[in-house]
Parts: sequence; structure tokens; C-alpha cells
Amino acid sequence: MRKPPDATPGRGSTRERVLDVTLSLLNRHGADQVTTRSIADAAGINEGNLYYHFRTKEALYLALFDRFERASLSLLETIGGDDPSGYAGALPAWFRLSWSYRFLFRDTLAVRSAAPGLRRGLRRLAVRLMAEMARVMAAMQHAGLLRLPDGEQDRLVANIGIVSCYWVSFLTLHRGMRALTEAHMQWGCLQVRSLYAPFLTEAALAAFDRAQDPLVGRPRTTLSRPGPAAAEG
Amino acid sequence: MRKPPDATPGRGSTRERVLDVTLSLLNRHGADQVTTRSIADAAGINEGNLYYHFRTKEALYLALFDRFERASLSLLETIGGDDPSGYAGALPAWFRLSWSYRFLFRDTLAVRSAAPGLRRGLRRLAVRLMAEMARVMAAMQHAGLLRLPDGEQDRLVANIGIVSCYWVSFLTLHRGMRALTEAHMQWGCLQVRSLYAPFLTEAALAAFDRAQDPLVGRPRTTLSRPGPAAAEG
DNA sequence: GTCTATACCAAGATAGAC
DNA sequence: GTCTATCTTGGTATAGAC
Repeated sequence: MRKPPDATPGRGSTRERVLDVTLSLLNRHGADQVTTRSIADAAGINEGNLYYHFRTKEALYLALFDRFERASLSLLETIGGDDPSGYAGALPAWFRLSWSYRFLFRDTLAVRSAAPGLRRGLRRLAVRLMAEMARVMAAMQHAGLLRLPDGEQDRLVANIGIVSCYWVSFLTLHRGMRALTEAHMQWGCLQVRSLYAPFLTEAALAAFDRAQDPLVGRPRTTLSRPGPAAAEG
Repeated sequence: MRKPPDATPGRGSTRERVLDVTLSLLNRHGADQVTTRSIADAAGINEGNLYYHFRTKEALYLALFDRFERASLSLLETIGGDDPSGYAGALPAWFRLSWSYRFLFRDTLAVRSAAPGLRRGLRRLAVRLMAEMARVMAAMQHAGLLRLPDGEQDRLVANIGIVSCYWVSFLTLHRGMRALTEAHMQWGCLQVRSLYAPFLTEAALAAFDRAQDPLVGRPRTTLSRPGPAAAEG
């Protein structure tokens, strides 16, 4: 596999390719299985060359985390407002993003031990994301889409955070899967939806029902949850 | 620290002590930090001696898992029936148990890679436990304590499984904790309770209200959720 | 920028004396 | 059953030629 000629030749092409390949390996095989050797092999370069671009393995993790942090913050910050249609599709978008960096959620322990310098960042981002989620919940209540019992918001936010972060881990442990598909991600959206569904107002159900994305609206009978048959590798 | 004289001297005392010490180390420091060296040190024996009692590190994990499997199955199998009081305290008991083997939930990836022979067992137990949870939910519906919308049971069971399994992981990532306290476990019980709370019948609320354990019944205003202040190490 | 060759280290595991 | 000493492996990282 030769490197294709690039528009800006020599500027970052190998580096970016290494990052893409590393992300793919981490997601597919788990952070504990991915060695610098395997990364170099998959990128089609030598291990020594890899260390030219990233002086430590930790630097690789830091670069990937940086990517994820930017993407996740810019995504969550766009959610809000009084227009119900603004919330449609937010959950799938978030799941899609966390899906493409799923090693961060699934292999947290290994990541932390391979990149101790990431601990602060991981925690800071987690706190930040939870705060954004809480803000979205508050905005939905303000927009009359959600009605939560007193003191329930914190618990709901925490549960949503847990289920969306650990859905992948749960599937891996429970189903013993090798490969996870897009269908599992949609299933995860439905799991999260069922957390706040009991608190949606009639107005929200009506508004979401008109939205295109069935994952946010009232569940359709035609939309069946992907069952265990699809889950087994 | 000398070994105290035992009622049955020489029969299993070192072996059991090693198991206890290993469990403690795994829970406290994480599966990726615990080496055979650290286990031997903590047990007050030599590494060579450790390998006399457990021929591989994997054997240690297998023995610990066996302990947990027996305990968890015998716990869940006792839950059920039409008497509401039978359910009071079940959730805290389950949390207490999973708490004392929390490395299994928190460090799944490391456990699987250190003990590949455990994968089948872990998965089998997970499936079995979920089935037990589903059975308990069905029993609660039969007893008139719970009323679930059509098709909601599977999602509720999955969400309960996720939150109860990953509560510890969530706290570790989110709060950056060193030490977890009993308070966090109670907080976790409240999180799980809020999952099924919307579906409890009036009869259940009344019955649980009479039960001793506030975690299963209607939330008391006097029982406050432990806040971030208590969470920080 | 990319390669070859190699140093270094930590962790699991074994041999054999006591 | 317990110890000391040692082997082995595999993964991160460096030196230096091209």
C-alpha cells in the first residue's frame, strides 16, 4: 500500500495516517492489545519511524484525546434552545461520536495506565460533558419538553451519562462480541431514550413525533430493537 | 506480621490469605497495577511461594471469580415471591456484594487479558445474572409492585444491569477517586432505584414505605445523597 | 523521514536448596 | 511449604546509518 500523493506533500500525512490507524486499532482490538509494533505495522512504517513522529506512546493517546475533546465539546455546545427540532438527532450524533472513540470509554483503565498524563484531561472532560448534559436537560425543561420530579435531574443526568458511556462495555462483557455494529449504537440510543422517556411531556412527544429521527421521537412499532441474533459476532 | 495459629494448621490458611490479599489489592489499585510481586509482598510471602499455591496468575483470578459466582448466584436466587418485604434490602445486598468484587466490573479488560480462561465464565455469569434480574422484574410485576409499559422490561433490565455494574467505574472516571466509601454504594443504590421508580405501583410505594430500608422504599427527605464533597479522595 | 539494530525494563514463571 | 536465584518474554524506547 503506497502512500497516495497528497495536496500538501510531506506535511503531516504520515502523522495523520498513524493517528487514524491507531484509533482504528484501539477501537477494534482494545487498548491492552495495541503495541507500538502493531501500530507501525498497520501504518506500513517502521517502529523507529513511528517514534520519530510520536516520541512516546503516550503522545499518541494525547493526540487522539485532543481530537475527541474538540469534537465532543463542539457537538454538545450546539444543543439547546426552545425549538424542539433542535434536540432531534442530538442523541444519535453523540452516540456516533462516542462510538468512533469508543476505546476511551471501554478501555479507560488501560488508557490511564498507558497515558497517565491523560487522567486530568479525561476527568476534566467527563465533568464538562456532564455539565453540558445537565444544561441540555434544563433547557428541555425550560422548553416544556421535559418535566422532572424535584431532585430527579441530577440522578437522571448521571444515569444517562453512565448508560451512554458504558453501553459499549456492557455489550462487550455481556455478549462477548468481537465486532460491534452500527445497530448496537442505535440500540444504545433506545436504551438512553428509555431513561428520560417517562418524563417527556405530551408536547414533546407530539413534537418529536413529527421529527424525522425515530430515535428521539415516540417509538414506532416498525422500529424493532436489534435483538441478540444481530449481536453475536 | 506473623501468621496467627489456625484451627486447622497448614490446611489452606496461606492460600486463603493470598486470595483475600489479592482481592483487596485488585479492588484498591486496579487489575493493571497488581503484579505477582505485589501480591506476594502484601501476603508476607515470597514470590516463589506464591507460585507454589497458584501455579499461574490466572489461577488466582479463577479462584476469585469462583467465589464471586457462588455468592452472586445464591444471592439473586433468593429474591422473588409475592411478599413485598422480600424485595426490601435486595438491592443494597447486591450492591454490597458487587462492591467487594468491584475489580471484576471496573477492570474487565485487564481481567480478560490476564485470565483469558475467564472470558466464557464472565460472559456466562453476566447472562445468568441478567436473566435473574429479568425474573425478579417479572415477579415484581406479578406481585403488583411494578407496572411496565409493553416492551419496556428488557430495556429496564439492561439499564439496571449497566448502572449497577458500572457505577464504580463512572465514579472513578468522573471523580478521580482513590478510595470509594460505603456512601458511594448507597448513592449507587439510589441511582438504580430511580431507574424503576417511575414504574412502581402505589401498592409498592406503600409497602416499601413500611420496610426498614429507605433505599428500597419511597425516598425520605432526611436521606440525602452524598455529594461531591464526600466523593473526593 | 525512514530504516536497522539494539538497549532496557518489568512482569510472569521455573529450578532447586532448605 | 517456603525460600533464593534465575530464566524468558514482550513491549517501550534510543542510537545512528541512509
